[in-house]
Amino acid sequence: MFTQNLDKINYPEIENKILEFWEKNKIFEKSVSSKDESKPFTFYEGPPTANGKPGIHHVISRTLKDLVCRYKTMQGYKVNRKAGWDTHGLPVEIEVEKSLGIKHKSEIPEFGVEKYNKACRDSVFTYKDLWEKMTTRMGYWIDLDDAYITFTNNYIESVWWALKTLFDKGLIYKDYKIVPQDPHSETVLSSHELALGYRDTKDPSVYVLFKIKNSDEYFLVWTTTPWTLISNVALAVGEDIDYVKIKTEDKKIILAKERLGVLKGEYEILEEIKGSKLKNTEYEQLFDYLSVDKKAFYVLTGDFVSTEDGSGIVHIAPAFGVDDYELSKEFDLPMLQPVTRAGLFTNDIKDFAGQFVKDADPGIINKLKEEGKLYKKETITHSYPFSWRNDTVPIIYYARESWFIRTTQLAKRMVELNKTINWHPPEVGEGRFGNWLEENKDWALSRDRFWATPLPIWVNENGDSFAVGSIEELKEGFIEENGKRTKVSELKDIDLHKPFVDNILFEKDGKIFKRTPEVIDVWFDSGSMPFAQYHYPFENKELFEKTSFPSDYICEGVDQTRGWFYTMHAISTMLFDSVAYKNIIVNELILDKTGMKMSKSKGNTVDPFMLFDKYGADTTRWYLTVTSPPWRTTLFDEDGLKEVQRKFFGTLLNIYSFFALYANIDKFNYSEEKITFEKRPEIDRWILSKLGSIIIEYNKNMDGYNLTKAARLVSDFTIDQLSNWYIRRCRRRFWKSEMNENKLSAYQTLYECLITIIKMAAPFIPFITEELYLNLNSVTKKENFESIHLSHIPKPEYSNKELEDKMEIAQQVVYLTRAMRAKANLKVRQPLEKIMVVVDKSKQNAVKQMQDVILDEVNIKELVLLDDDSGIVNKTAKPNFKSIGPKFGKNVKKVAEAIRNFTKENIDSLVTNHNIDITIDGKSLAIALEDVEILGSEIKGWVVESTEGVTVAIDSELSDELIAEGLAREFVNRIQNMRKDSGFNVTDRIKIEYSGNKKLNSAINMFCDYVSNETLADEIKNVENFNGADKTDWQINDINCSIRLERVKS
RNA sequence: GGGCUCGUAGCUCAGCUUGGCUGGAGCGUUCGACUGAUAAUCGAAAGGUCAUGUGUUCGAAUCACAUCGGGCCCA
Repeated sequence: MFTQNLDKINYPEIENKILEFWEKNKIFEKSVSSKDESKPFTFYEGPPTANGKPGIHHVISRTLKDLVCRYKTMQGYKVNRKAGWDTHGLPVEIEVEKSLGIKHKSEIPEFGVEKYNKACRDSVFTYKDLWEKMTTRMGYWIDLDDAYITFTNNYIESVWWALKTLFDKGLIYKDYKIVPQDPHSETVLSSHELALGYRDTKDPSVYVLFKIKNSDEYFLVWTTTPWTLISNVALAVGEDIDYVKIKTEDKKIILAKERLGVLKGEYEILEEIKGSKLKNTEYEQLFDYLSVDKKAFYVLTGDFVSTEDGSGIVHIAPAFGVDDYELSKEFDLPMLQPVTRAGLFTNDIKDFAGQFVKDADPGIINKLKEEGKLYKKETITHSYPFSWRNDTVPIIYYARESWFIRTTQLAKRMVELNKTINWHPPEVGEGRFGNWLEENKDWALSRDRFWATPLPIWVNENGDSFAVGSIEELKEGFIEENGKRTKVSELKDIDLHKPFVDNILFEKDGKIFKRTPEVIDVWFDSGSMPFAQYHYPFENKELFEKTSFPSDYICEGVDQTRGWFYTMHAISTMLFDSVAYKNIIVNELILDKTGMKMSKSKGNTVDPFMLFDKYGADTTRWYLTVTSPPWRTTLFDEDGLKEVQRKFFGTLLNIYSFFALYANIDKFNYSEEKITFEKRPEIDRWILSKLGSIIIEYNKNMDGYNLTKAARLVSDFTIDQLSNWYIRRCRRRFWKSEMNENKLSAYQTLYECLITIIKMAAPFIPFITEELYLNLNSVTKKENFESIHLSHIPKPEYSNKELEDKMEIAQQVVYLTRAMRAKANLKVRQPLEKIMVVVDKSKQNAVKQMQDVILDEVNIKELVLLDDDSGIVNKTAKPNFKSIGPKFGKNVKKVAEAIRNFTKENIDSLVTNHNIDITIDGKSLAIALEDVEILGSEIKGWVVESTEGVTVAIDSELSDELIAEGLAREFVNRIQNMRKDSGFNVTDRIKIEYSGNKKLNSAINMFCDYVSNETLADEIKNVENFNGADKTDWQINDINCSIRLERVKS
């Protein structure tokens, strides 16, 4: 027996049952182990940080990851899926600092780095349980037991190997860099953290006069950071920018011509000067707190100078600006850095010593004013970064020494390789990612923090250095305690973290090497996962080289573009000269219903667990993939979940229930031979052919990662074709008559459709499809698979395009007829005599052959196919713009008008002669047959309805017999309602007693056989009264009637 | 400030690659119908300056440019 009443399903309940089933029978494990090694599909899991809670945006990327892997599995690929956890880095440290009450970085060494890092390690998996719960509950199949974890020695060792390889290739170097840093914690901020802190703020906007040496002229210079003026060493102008020398009441000033608007008061232009001419002009140092040891205080040119704001002359302070620093390297400028890491002026700056630089701004401005160097002072509101941990602390750009990877050296190759990656959508790969690669900057690798992979570089006092690439090499080092050396190889516990590795020394050629204290950017960890997850090259050499690199598929949010997508690409290019991934889906954000970003502070986040409990994981998964392509932002709306659930899931389950109901009655279990397709009725062949076409389209879309289209395809087919056409058309076959080949064919066909649909849907909605599959297959035992996810996506078995086209035409005719009925107020239960159809020649055969389907569907006796040559069809001509456009150019409108006005004679002549001449503006133009579309769109004397070359008219004349038949149908309808209401079984036979007027009585008599057949009535009796027995009163059209049913004991 | 992207019915989205006549679906609304799948289903109607402007073209939702607005990324 097929399980029934599934339509009253409780989705979450079923899902939990299926989860148990998978768990108990190790279905996931089998879905991998049962597949052949020689057909791998490689997938990489981007590691999440487990010390943040999972949210709805994680559900979407995990759905996309899962469904592609499931699809490939169902195509016979072996899809290894190793989970992973990102466990290092600042986010972890910050959480720990909070819980330990640490306010400043400087407190950490006092607290003890070892203790601190232990706390980090312990906190990493704060939400691991929640993550695993979500992963499992949503049906994301990934191997959580064998996850890679970035803080393990194995993982770090692989990362060290990579770093050493790069170091030995000369790709790692140490240099100064201007970095944004939080002066409070003295921490360098990652770009991500920096982005968090931007907000509008008011800053001074000052115009300062720099006096040219041995002259009475001044440069006008603009800045919003007056405190950096103390460290000024040069000025920059644009090579091709036009400058002017102007005269105000008391001074001669030089500034960009386009920036004259910033001047106050009257002025007179004395001279125009190209930027290049100003080059090398020397000026007097603005403040004399500091002295320089190199050539300084002169004008340079820089391509970053613009005339969009300020004066077109930029002041250069190499320690505090990226452009400034670059320029200082180019021109060998001195660097003045009278500021501590905490952002305080050093003692050299006697007026402001110990003052926070931003707080010193007013004092500096005042001093400028006193010395007559201030031209004007305004306040500007602009966007400036603040510490995201404390939004009153402004970020200071500051020169610090860091380690870099020379990615610029490989930039070209990265761009080349990127072109071979299949990006979905392509614009992220070309645009956002491509541009990023084009503008590649060397990767700032080091961080002055604690909980991360230590940079494995050892340096001696001369600055010589080498990299350590394995634990084996590390064992050559030693630690020194109380003057006693112990080789690392003799130590029991090796931990590749601070502070352990910091204590390890090496001696080479009599020189002692000490580890450089920095750790590395966590992004290098995650970017190393292709090899580090397998502890390559120390283990799994073959696995990695043969089957696990590069990956066929990855999928993450768009925020990973410059994160994981980049680091993985860069590392793979540098180490292996290869891409790391061949196909990638980039999913966009999920916004709330109103298009706002979801955030805790706004309280508009959606808890995935709530959705799973309320609607089920399938519904959530389906909703997220079907509503919009994943690379479009999705506006999340809970009502949308209800809709897809009702629409697609409801229909699917209804189809199943319908099937189960009758299959059980007929004891259908598909044990008999499969009926060959040629022997099946036309409608069966039609739906099977349609199904085959859908499979082909589905595969095409899935293989091209157009997942949304594939899902919509399955859904549309299920609802429109299978449910609303095939089943509705075939309902009778399932309950009428005893078992015969026709009925069997219906069962087989429906079964085949059902099983195929759920297989196509299985990657998307793994639970409900599993439930249906198990229910179906446990009865028929057609397949030996324990689970739908171990089965295969079927191949198309039958194709008949002609039949598909014919049915489409029939459907068109039916839809038109129904529309006409609605207009004429003639319900479908009222039979009609005649329908007239006009179609063009190519479709006539189709209509003829589909006549029975059409007539049955619209409840009409006769279909008359009108030839459009017949006298009563009017022909109209429509211009074919595609053809006449290029041909007639400007005259097209007039030509079109002429064509529309063609008479029947014109058209006939055109058809016979294949062309016709018309006259436009006195000129004769030849119209060819292909310029015109000829339609039969009117039937003389009838109201018609038409679309795309199909025109339909109905004969609304009602004879007495038609009315009687209509009444009989109405009567049957009431009986069926009563059967249902009384809870009779669909197979129960009944006795009918009714009362009504003469008209009804005679109608029922006339259609007695029909009525008893339809309602399974053994007896139909007209009675005067019911003698108090239960009866139901009805109104049929205008006739009052009462009916009583009685079940006949068999 | 720069890059990418989106803007089509009250709502969620197709259509845009490859320009062609009257721009489509679903939901919602209103009206009607169906009924041996029934808390399901079907049909019709109303509802659109295709964000705005300019251009290219015989012809633009579609191509180009600009503007406005939303989003993301970066500064």
